[in-house]
Amino acid sequence: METSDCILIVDDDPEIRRLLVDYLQRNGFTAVAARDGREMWHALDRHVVDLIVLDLMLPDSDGLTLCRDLRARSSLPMGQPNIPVLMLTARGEEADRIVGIEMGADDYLVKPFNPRELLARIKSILRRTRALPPNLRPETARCLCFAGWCLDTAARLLTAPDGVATPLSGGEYRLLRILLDHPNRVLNRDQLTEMIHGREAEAYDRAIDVQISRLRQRLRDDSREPELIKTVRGEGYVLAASIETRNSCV
Amino acid sequence: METSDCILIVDDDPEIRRLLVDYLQRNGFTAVAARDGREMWHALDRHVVDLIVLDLMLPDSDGLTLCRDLRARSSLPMGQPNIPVLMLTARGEEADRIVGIEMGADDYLVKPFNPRELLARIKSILRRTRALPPNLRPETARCLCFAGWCLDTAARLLTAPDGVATPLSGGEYRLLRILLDHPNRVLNRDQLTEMIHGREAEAYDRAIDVQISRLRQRLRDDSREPELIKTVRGEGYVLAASIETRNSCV
DNA sequence: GGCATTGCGTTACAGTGGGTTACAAACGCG
DNA sequence: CGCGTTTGTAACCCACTGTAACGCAATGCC
Repeated sequence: METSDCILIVDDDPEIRRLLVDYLQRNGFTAVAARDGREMWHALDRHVVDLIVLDLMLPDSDGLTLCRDLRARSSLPMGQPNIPVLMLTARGEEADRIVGIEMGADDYLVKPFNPRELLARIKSILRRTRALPPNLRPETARCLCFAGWCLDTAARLLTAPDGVATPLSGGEYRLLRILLDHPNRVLNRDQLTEMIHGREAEAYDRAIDVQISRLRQRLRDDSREPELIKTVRGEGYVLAASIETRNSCV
Repeated sequence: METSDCILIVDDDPEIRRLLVDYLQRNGFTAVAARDGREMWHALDRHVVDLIVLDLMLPDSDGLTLCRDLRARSSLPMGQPNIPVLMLTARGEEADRIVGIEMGADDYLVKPFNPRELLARIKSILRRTRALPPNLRPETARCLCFAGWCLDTAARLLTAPDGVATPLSGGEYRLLRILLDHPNRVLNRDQLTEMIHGREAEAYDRAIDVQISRLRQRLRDDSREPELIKTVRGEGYVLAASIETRNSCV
């Protein structure tokens, strides 16, 4: 079962909030609304948001500042995910559009707008964002699903495509977690030991290789599909899969 | 050594081409220009393009079609991912904008525009694309078929005309992939080593010859047809075949 | 044609890197 | 303390790839 993308609407106009939430829900999205910056942060704490539609003019602070703060936080390692932002505004001057995009918004739409265009732009942004690392917040117990497998981050259980769940050791869990947080990116041994143990890798340090081997055994399906964890000779390892986050395992 | 992003401008107006190439180069980009669709494909054959600025109205075919074709066959050098497209047009009607974005364009700008806004949008798109997995697109499992053979680019399996599939080593795969991406074109050793290893070929460097030999053994059919990979004495190698892309092997 | 030169195909070989296993040390827990 | 679990080290083996060497084919020169 596919969970729908969650869009957070941040606008002080109740009419627009209602309209957009309604329209997005009718088009298969999950929609959440917030009135101002404070409510936005609150909503981000409680929902796994895939995209933010952000009004430029807000009661407590303006959208540009919020957008910049979002970007600033997402640069932290274990912080919020890099949530795409679609800026929404009544002002149509060119200067604003440029500032908006330079400030980190991913797109810009001027009121009044056609909801269909908003939808098209949201889809366009999500299409690109889909494969981004999920970088989840540690306090939210969620499941990371990939290629039929599912990692329960709270219970540290790995569920196979056939539904059998096995517990992971601490090292296995940390390694898999790192790989899932950087899907489709080649991570070398130094990076991996650094991220897992917080120490430098020594010369001829092959601890990671062994951990990878053990993790691969856990991820071994009976079908002879290619390994999920691929080796890039002389470089490191990649987890080749698209990740999907859910609130519960299948 | 940081190489700058390469932007390909596709527009039939020489004035705009000159202006944009100039402006982008002054802002740290590499810029290439093409007059129409034919030149665009040609340019894509020779440059590693990071983003395309595409005019909607072109002499030989319209931008929407090109955009769709780009999405359909992203069989560009070494599995280049979907190249982001910024659509450019004189028409400003809303319907066009929606169609453009739904057709796969990543953004849309209406002439006349401020070059600074174009720059901001280009940077915005690239920022987003940068975060995407650069090496692999896990979701697109495609097959390159030629002369009865079929290369599964996801599994790196080479299927013979009789249906027998064999795995390729990394080097063999990369080499074959390069040849398939430039069919019927003579590639010399320097180009091949550059494309495969990203390094300069040394004097008396015959690594490529050996790789070609190994690849030929894999491509050896029992029938005594002429080699698929032909040698051009003093020049290099060509793969003489017409390529067909499919979503699954035969 | 005869011969030298050059370019290429092929094979053998060795260096390197990675997968895997065994074992021992470290850890955790009652 | 005793036991099971986890994890790092070492060892062995195999896959991959570049180098070198040999031989053949094509080319050029006389």
